[in-house]
Amino acid sequence: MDLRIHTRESVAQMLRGRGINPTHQRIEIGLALFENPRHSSADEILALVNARHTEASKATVYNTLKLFVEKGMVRELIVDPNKVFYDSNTSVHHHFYDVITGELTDIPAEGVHIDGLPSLPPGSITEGIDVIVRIRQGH
Amino acid sequence: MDLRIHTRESVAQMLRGRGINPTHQRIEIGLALFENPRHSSADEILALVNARHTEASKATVYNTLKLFVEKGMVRELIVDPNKVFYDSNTSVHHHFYDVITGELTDIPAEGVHIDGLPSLPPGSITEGIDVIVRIRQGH
DNA sequence: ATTCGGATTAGACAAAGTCAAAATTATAAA
DNA sequence: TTTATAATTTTGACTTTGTCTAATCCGAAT
Ligand SMILES: [Mn+2]
Ligand SMILES: [Mn+2]
Ligand SMILES: [Zn+2]
Ligand SMILES: [Zn+2]
Repeated sequence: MDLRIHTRESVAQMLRGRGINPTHQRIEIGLALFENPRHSSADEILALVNARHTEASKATVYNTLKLFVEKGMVRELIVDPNKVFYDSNTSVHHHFYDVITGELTDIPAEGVHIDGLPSLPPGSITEGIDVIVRIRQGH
Repeated sequence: MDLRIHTRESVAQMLRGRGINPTHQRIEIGLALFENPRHSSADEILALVNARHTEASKATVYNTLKLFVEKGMVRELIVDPNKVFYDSNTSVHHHFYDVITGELTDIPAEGVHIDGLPSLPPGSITEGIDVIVRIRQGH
């Protein structure tokens, strides 16, 4: 079901579909996020986007990532104290997090059940549930 | 079971029990963490410790919190992109996180069951499992 | 008193991210 | 086409959180 998004035109359509004006910079940033999906930091995206020619400034990368998060195109992962990771996989899923290397690995949500959570504080609604399995190598 | 730690002497004993030399600064920082437990940032601890008289420098607060984490006296919570929170409750438990206010609320681990997690990547061991229920106020 | 290791400190520094104002680009009117 | 207007991007200064190093301080133990 997960059609590849790896051309500038498919990214542009995705943007239009979310009501985002598909500018050159936004398309390049979207492409960096979706052409080979992974968990990348803003700085990595910045470097990736500007690898060949300079395409977008730091401010634009940060602004655009924030916009993409707002519009539900990517998901923020708060797991490393030093930087935010952006997950181009927006389907519900969880993560292994190697606390030494910083590597993130997806855990599909299918099959994962969480039981016995208490009811929410009154008046509040759930934004989402993050499960992070912190792992490390060795004994 | 949860004996209050709220005197300088009880903090000193806790430090000795963990093989930490109980210096004046460490005792003050420990007291700030344990006398009324909550989820506080390094900056809040720094302010709290130096509220009456100046007791410890920024470097010492950061060094000491890191030491306390190493020795298992407090737990780091990575949940806010801007700062680390230190949890003086080291028993296994989870958290509600209000994404608007930044407020953290404990979820006792009793009764919470997590099912169907895949097996770990080969060669790795679990450091811990964090469940963060992101909430917000209103519809 | 001197020594020595551990602990603390000041302050410079680094990394991640934000912000405001200027400059650029796109869109629409005239 | 010119002109006006709105949207977007850029620059570079700035903030926040945290780290690092070298100097100092402290507390035993000689
Ligand atoms: Mn940081
Ligand atoms: Mn930050
Ligand atoms: Zn993921
Ligand atoms: Zn807690």
